[in-house]
Amino acid sequence: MPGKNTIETCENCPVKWENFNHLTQAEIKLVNDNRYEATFKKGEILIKQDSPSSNALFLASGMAKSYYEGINGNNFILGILLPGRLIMGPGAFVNSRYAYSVSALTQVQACFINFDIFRYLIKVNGEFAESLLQDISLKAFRSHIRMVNLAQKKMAGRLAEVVLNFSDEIFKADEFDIILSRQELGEMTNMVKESVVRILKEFEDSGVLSAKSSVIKILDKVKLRQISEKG
Amino acid sequence: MPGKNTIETCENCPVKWENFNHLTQAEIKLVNDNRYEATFKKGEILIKQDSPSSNALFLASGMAKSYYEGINGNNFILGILLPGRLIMGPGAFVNSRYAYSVSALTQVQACFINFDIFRYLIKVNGEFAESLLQDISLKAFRSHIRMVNLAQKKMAGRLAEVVLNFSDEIFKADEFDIILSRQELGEMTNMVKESVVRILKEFEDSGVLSAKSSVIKILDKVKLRQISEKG
DNA sequence: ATGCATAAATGATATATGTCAAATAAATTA
DNA sequence: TAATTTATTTGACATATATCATTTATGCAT
Repeated sequence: MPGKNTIETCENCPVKWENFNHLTQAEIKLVNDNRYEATFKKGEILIKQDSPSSNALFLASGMAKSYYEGINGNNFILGILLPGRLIMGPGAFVNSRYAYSVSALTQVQACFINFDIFRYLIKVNGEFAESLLQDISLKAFRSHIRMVNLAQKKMAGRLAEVVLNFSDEIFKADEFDIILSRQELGEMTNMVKESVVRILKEFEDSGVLSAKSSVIKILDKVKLRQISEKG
Repeated sequence: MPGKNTIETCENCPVKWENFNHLTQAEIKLVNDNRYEATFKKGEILIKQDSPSSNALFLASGMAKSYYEGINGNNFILGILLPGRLIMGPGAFVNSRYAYSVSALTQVQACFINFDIFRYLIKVNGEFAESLLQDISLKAFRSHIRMVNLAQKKMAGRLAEVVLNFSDEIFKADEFDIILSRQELGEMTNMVKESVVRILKEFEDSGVLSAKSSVIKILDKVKLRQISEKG
């Protein structure tokens, strides 16, 4: 199944990062000339935490998760990664180590682009620099909200929040295959898998959603939102 | 006590933000011409979450805390703010709202500088843009570590971590006045004030530190570090 | 299809942490 | 200084959540 390159050129890539629109023809050619595609099977690691970081990453197709490998092997899933979005941790500008790992949730086609290209573009193209700052700020903003939610909500609220996020941001649908295992849902919401199961069952019993194995169908979004917001 | 301006010019400000070193004379003059000083008493609010954001902030003297006002009035302290460091939330590049509040922990002298100046400097000065990206990345990196710590450590580990942080990063000493109340220490470590008291007592009983009201003296840093790392 | 590995579900129990009420201590104001 | 407020400490108890053991279901390879 791993295949040949799927993308001819960055310029008219169907999942082009929108910030590349700030680049000149020559600049985007530079990006294109310095990118490397690779294919990964489900479960394979694209980026390993703590290893020397030298590349930013884009998904051409498929889905991945970013996660932090924490205290005694306990993972903490930071987010779900989709095509069209820049994947570049703070390591690029901090300590040249990847701050988190990334692994494929499905078969994935990925483009790697060296940081040096980014650093060069930041210096020569103010519009691009600003758009990158916007991108990074948005990520910081979200992670900040997430931290508070994790800290202040109880289990049901946290899980409701994640389910809503899948519905609103990732699949844009009320019924979807949530790809993550119960274990992984726990790693996103900071609870053990048994608790995920129990709360999902509570949601089913109260008619908020149905969850047949990995297929989630939201039945009462208003209520789900209430649960998420009340904590 | 509120007084006159303490700072004549940014250029030789004793607590100048190091990234301003990337600016030209003309650019730093621009910053200087567009800054506004103000004095705040202990407890006063410098920045209010959700209000329209238009300024970055530096402390000329004193200490402040940044905090998120969360679910039913529950505060979550994000960090301790010191002179010489840029205080600019993601709101600047996201939604033009302050993402968090800032209030004075001591008497504080502050400089406000409009975002527009920053945005202009990013566009015209690539070195400055890159240094700002570094600054923001470092903050993201820290907040990211903090999130995982909060999620994966038990109370003792979380409190140990905060005490170490005060010792290593803020006061650079083993004995210091931790300025925060037990309530606030709880807001930093995500526990109730009663738990802070109990764990501090545990630390005292086991000879790790002494805590006479707000004066903390670390007696066994190795052990404290172990507690922090083991979780 | 059959068996094997992995994931999900369930129940009983243990533990961490929060809640509430009251007592003491410290800080502030009169 | 006394009076009053505010912060800290303590103990008894309630609750949320984790842990562990076991069963059931699901997916995958032969």
